[in-house]
Amino acid sequence: MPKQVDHDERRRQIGDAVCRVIAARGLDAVSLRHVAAEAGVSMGRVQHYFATKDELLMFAFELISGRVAARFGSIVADDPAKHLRAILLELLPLNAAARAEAPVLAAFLAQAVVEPRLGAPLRQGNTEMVAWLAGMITAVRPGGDPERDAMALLAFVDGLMLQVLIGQVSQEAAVDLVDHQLASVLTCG
Amino acid sequence: MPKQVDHDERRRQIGDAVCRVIAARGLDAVSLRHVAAEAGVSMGRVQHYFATKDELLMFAFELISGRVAARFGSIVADDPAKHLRAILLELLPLNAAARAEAPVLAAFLAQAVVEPRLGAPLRQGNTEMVAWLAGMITAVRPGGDPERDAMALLAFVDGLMLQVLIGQVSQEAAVDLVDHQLASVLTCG
DNA sequence: CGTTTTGCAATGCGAACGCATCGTAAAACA
DNA sequence: TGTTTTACGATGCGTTCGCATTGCAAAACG
Repeated sequence: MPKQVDHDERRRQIGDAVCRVIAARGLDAVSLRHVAAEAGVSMGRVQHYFATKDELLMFAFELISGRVAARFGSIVADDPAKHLRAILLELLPLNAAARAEAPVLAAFLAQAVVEPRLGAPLRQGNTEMVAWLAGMITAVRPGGDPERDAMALLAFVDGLMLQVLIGQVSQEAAVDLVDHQLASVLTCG
Repeated sequence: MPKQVDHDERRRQIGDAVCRVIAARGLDAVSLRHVAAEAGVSMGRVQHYFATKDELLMFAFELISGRVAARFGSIVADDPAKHLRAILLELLPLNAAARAEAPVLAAFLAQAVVEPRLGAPLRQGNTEMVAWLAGMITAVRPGGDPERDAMALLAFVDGLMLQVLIGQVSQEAAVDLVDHQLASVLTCG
């Protein structure tokens, strides 16, 4: 056998290349050859670690989903209101990590409209997110309809992410909008 | 010469087929052959009316953009508040026309993230929309920062459109969310 | 030390792609 | 009526695609 190799690490490297291709040129620019070139490896290697292109794309999807979840999990704040704000801001492309992930998320989100197989995991992630946000809203402002407010906030930041990505809204304006929206929800939602 | 033919009508028919393909299977499923098959015409015909695939896609983009704008323009209401609500609801896939157009809009929106040429017209449409909404917000509730509220509303309905499209939010829940968001903006925004 | 198994690189294949070219039926026009 | 021009249908070309196959160097294992 050849040198024992870290299988998961190799898959992650290739999955990273997929995400870079998606972020730069969109989902339909993903081909085995482009990904191999982006990763700086041979096409045979890509095929060795992923049986089909579909498996490759699904792995990339789970990869960035996991990363986004990890970024959320690593957010800490001393009070629930700041925590809530930090999470909402983390969904926007305001730092290097989020700016790299947001275009990929946007591409998969749009693909989910016509590919039901992406819908299920996306919906589950959103549902968890809503429950999570609703809990924090309740902590800040008990009563009302926290779940509805959470859904509204999620839709709002999702849309805002796209607006920022297409250059419609600047990063500073986005932060301002989030703060205002948050204040509106928490004070009179 | 053969029977004089309505050039624009033919282009519109083919553009319609493009939109149907996008709505059903996404932007990357658009090929000259698929579009020709969907339109029920020969591939030569498609090529006769569109020099390149790119021109075909751009035409389809302007076609649905124009239709969305036309739908907005045809909305009438007796008071500004209802008008505002009607416009926001018109952006969501709640009726047959909007349900057909929304997936296409979502696809182009995501493509705009990686294709700057789509960004410009999209941004202009959004900017007009924001000005329009801001005017109506002022009519309902003078003062405040109507432009900021308009941008927030637009981001909100854009995100909500996607959530409805991927089945995360039902149509009834979407209407409820819009009403609540609107009330929140107009009473304490 | 030889066998075996793993990790790949290279190559080939059929299908689908965008686009160019060519041929032609037919109607408007002289 | 003859000519010309328009609207195509048909076909072919070169490229790229996903995927299958083949071959082989190298290291773990007996």
